Amino acid sequence: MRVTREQMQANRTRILDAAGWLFREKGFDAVSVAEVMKAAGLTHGGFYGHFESKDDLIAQAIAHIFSGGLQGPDDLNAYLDAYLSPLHRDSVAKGCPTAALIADVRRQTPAARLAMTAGFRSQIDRIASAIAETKSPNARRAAIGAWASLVGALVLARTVDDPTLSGEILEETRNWIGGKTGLSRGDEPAVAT
Amino acid sequence: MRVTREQMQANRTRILDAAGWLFREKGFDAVSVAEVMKAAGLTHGGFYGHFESKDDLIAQAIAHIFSGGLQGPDDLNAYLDAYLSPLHRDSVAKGCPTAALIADVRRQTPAARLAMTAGFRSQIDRIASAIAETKSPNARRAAIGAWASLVGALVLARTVDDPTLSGEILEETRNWIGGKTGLSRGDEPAVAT
DNA sequence: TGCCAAATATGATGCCTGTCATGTATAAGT
DNA sequence: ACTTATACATGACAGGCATCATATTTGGCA
Repeated sequence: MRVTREQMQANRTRILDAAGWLFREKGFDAVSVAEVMKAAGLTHGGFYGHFESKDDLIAQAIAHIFSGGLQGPDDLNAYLDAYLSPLHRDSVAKGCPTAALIADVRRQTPAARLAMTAGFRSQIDRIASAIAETKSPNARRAAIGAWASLVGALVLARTVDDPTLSGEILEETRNWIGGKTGLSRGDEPAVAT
Repeated sequence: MRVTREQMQANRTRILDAAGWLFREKGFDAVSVAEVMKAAGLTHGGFYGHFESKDDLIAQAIAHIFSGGLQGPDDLNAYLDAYLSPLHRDSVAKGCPTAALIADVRRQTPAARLAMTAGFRSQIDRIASAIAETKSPNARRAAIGAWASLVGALVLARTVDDPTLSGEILEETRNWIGGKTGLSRGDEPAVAT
C-alpha cells in the first residue's frame, strides 16, 4: 500500500529515530534490520526502499542523531554535572551517541566513521567555545581533554558492575575536571549529549 | 587424537591468547568460535571440551588478558606517553584491553562484566600508587580522572577517520593531563596497557 | 475518473554461526 | 601390553539474519 509523500518522509524519520535508539542500546550487530523496522511500526520489506543496505542505515543513523539538536553546553558546569550524572549513565539509548557508539564505529564503514567524526568536531567546538567564555588560554586543549574524560568516565561507569565503583568514577571524574578547568560544581541533573 | 595433559593446557592458553587478540581487534560478535580455534591452530570441534559456551570463553578471555602481566606505570610520565602514542592507537589487538573492549562488555554476561571490573580496579590502583609517589593528595581521584581521560582519548582517536584530528586528540589530552597532574612530558614510546 | 508507478507487505533464499553428535587416535593407568 | 577414557577432528543441524522477489494497495497526475 502506497502512502503520502510526507507519510513516507515521516516513516523514514521514524526508522532513523528507532535505529538511533536501538543502536545505542544494543550495538550495531545486535540489532537486526527487521527489529528496527518493527520499532518504527513497519515490516522489514520496505527497508530497501529507504536505504541501500544496513551499512547505509548505520551511517545515516549516526548523522541523524548528531543532526538532531545536540545539547550544547550553554552552562558548562551544568553540562558537566548532567553528563556525569547517574541518570545519564542509565539512559544509554537516548544519551550521548559518542559514549554509546565509539567502540563500535571503529569497525564500521568509512561513511559511518565520517559521520561520527563530524559529530566529534562539533562537540569539541561547542565545549571549546563554552570554555573560552570563562578562561580563554588553550580552550581547545581543555575542550579535548575534558571531552575525552567525559566520554571515558561515562563508558567506564556503564561497564562496571559495581554501583559503588560506578558512582565513584562519575563523581571523581567530575571533581577532577572541575579542579582542572577551575570549574566548581553546579547542579541540575538532566540527560545531556 | 588425544594429546598430553600439558599439551592440552598449552592449547587452552593458545585459545585464550587468540581470543584475546581477536576480540580486541574485531569485537565479540564479529569473531566466531571457529575463527578463534583456527587462530589457535585447532578446529572448532574441541572447543566445548575447553569451554561451556562462547559466553564462557568471553569471560575467561577477559580475565586471561588482565591476568597476563599488565604493564603497570613504573614511570608515570613514560606510561602516559606510551598510552597516548600513535603506536598504541594503532595496536588494538595487543593494546589496552579496556580501551578495546569497554563498550562491548556492557552487553555481555555478568561474568564478563565482573572480570572487566576487576581489571579496572587493579588498573586504577596501579595508577593511584604511581601518582601517590609524586604528590599524595587525592591520588585516587587523580588516578580515576586520568584513567578516564586516557581511555576516552584513545578510543576517540581510534574512531576518528582524520589522522590529524586523531593525533591532536592524543597530543592535547596528554598535555591536558600533564597540566592537571603537574606532570610534564617524558618520552619513550611503547605499547602500553 | 482512471492509469501507473511508488511504498509497503509477505514470502523466499542463501549464508553464517553456535552447538551438538559421532568418529578416531592415543595418553594414562594398571 | 591392554584397556579405557579423553582430547580433538569431522560432520550435521537449527536458527537468525541480510537481502532479494513478488504481490498489493493506493497516492499522484493526466
